[in-house]
Amino acid sequence: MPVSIQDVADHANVSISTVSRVLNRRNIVNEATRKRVESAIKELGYRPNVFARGLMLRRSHILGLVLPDLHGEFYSEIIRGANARARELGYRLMISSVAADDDGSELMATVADQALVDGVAVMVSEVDARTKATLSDVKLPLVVLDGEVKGVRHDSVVIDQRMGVAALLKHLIDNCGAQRLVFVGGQPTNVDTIERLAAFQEAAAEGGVSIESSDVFHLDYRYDTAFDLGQKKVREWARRRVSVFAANDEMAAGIIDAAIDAGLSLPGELPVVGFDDTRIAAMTRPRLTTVHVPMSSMGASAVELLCQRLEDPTRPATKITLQSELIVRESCGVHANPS
Amino acid sequence: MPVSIQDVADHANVSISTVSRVLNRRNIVNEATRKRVESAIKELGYRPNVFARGLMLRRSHILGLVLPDLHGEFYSEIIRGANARARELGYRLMISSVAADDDGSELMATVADQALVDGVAVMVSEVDARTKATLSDVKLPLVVLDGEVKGVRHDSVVIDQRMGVAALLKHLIDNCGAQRLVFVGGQPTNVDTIERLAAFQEAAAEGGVSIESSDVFHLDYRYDTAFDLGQKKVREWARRRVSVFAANDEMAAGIIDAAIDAGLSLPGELPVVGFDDTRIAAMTRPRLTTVHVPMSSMGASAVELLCQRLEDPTRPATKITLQSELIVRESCGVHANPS
DNA sequence: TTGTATGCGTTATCAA
DNA sequence: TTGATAACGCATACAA
Repeated sequence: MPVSIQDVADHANVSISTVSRVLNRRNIVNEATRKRVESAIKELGYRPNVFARGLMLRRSHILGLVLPDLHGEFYSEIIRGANARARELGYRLMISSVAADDDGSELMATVADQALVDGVAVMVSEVDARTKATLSDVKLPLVVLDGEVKGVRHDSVVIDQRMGVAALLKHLIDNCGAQRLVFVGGQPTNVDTIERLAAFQEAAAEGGVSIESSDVFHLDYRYDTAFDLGQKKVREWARRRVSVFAANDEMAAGIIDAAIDAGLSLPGELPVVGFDDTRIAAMTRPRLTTVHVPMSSMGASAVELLCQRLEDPTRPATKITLQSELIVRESCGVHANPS
Repeated sequence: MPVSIQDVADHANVSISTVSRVLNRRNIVNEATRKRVESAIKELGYRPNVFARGLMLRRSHILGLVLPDLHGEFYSEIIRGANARARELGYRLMISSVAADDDGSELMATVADQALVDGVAVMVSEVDARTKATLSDVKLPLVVLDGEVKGVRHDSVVIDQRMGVAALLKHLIDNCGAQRLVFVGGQPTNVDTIERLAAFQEAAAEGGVSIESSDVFHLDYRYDTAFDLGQKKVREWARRRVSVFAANDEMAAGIIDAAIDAGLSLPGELPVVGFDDTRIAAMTRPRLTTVHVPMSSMGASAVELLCQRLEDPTRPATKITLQSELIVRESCGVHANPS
């Protein structure tokens, strides 16, 4: 049933080498025979066997993308961006997600099992010893998304969260007059949380605002838990005139809704800002002031790095830094664009 | 660099066939030699070459998943469900998304190119002649997600939207006293819109409510456009005491926000219900009454169908119907669960 | 129970 | 410009 290169050769009265040449290095074959071969190919509906070809070329033109079990939009946007760029570059994407609370073995299995991909992009949400061990075992071109694993050779694409956080806090402090700040993030081991919290504390200090450790909360990036926290805290926060920095939009939305349910007037009584600039940011009332993170670009850049490394395996490790950007809406209390 | 079956054989002082047997039909090989081979495998870190194996077995254990460029959560949930089930069954997933406004050629390219997958699941958002032509060209096991393409042999997984819509309208009419209804959907060619609109009209008729054609709106499933429409219409709708049925949660959220911005009191002055039960449904105020669609189950079921067909290529075309379920929250005006 | 030999569909090398 | 032939790494029929 499957038509092979031999069938095409027979049909065009040439040898398989000629067919192969038509397929790959079309220039060095006679015009007339090339046409004959081409029409034979079309007539028979021939498609080269991927396995045989992969066996020879040691290239599958497939890239692996391993993501943690992420909150919605982040996940799909990264895939979307990676997918689009991969196709442009002639590659395909194989995707696996691994549970966030993975003990490392799942990551291991996923990555190790990728015997057929030409390279793999991995997004890590927690960098522990096990992750590191797994990743250092990877023999293929490796791109780490949104993080770096010291001691492991890999390219990486990271977000410059510091800039975004700094711009956000500067706006909050300088333009909105924030005096006290609350941080609501993910678990302390989460790489994004670590970075955003560090940037947050640094920027707060720079703005002359000190953060009490009791004003740092570690949740799980979800609306519900943030809503629950909000129900307990918003009145106190409003009384103390704090501004809330949530490490993603969904938690910011949860806090906003809790505040509104509690009868607070927003943003006046409780400024709340988010992070990521997902679609949710435009759906809250007041709309979220947040930091835009170029999610689909992350996916696209990862694919690009992988492809570049495939073309030149010897080049030095490369890091692409993507900028994040302050988006001022209403939830911070001041619409005006910061200068 | 890459270690082959021959290396393992040498290392264990056996022939490659013995190694192969250990790998595949472990039972027919001597206990002692098996152990020797296994330790050689581990020691050398041997992994079978996927291409060579695929060349022999004509199986890649890779499944293709082709999705339209969907609104966020739907997309990621389907992938998540498919991915999880695929792994359980020993398969991997290759994902491509094709633009919703595709002229068919992109779909064609994606599917035709899938020479290396064992089967492919395709979600179609529009069924036109071109799509049909493309799909009927597919030689591999094919599962159509959320639709059926007549004249093409394929398995399918569909959502019983009729039941959900019927339950929703019954609740709206019987329990909430809806007298007039407005439908806000996607484009008239969209398969979901077609089905949801048909079910909507049918259920409305059954409940004794007639729908004027000027009360049927075709948007694009997005928050923004629904918000824009809402800005123009909510006052009129409130005046006429209509209830709004939006074909997804995001549009429902847009209309709700427009209504609230217009100073309406919800759900009292304008009941609005959604569809899908995405996370957004719990984030609106009032919270959305909606119909739950089992998104991740769709992905999982598609994978299952594909695997079953691979095991038994001759079995008759199978359709899995997933139930949708009414979720009553606040936006319809009546909290009570329908009996 | 194990080993030998063949073929899977390509690309690459070399000769014609 | 073309064709014969040897890999590529594996599974398997057949021989031992």
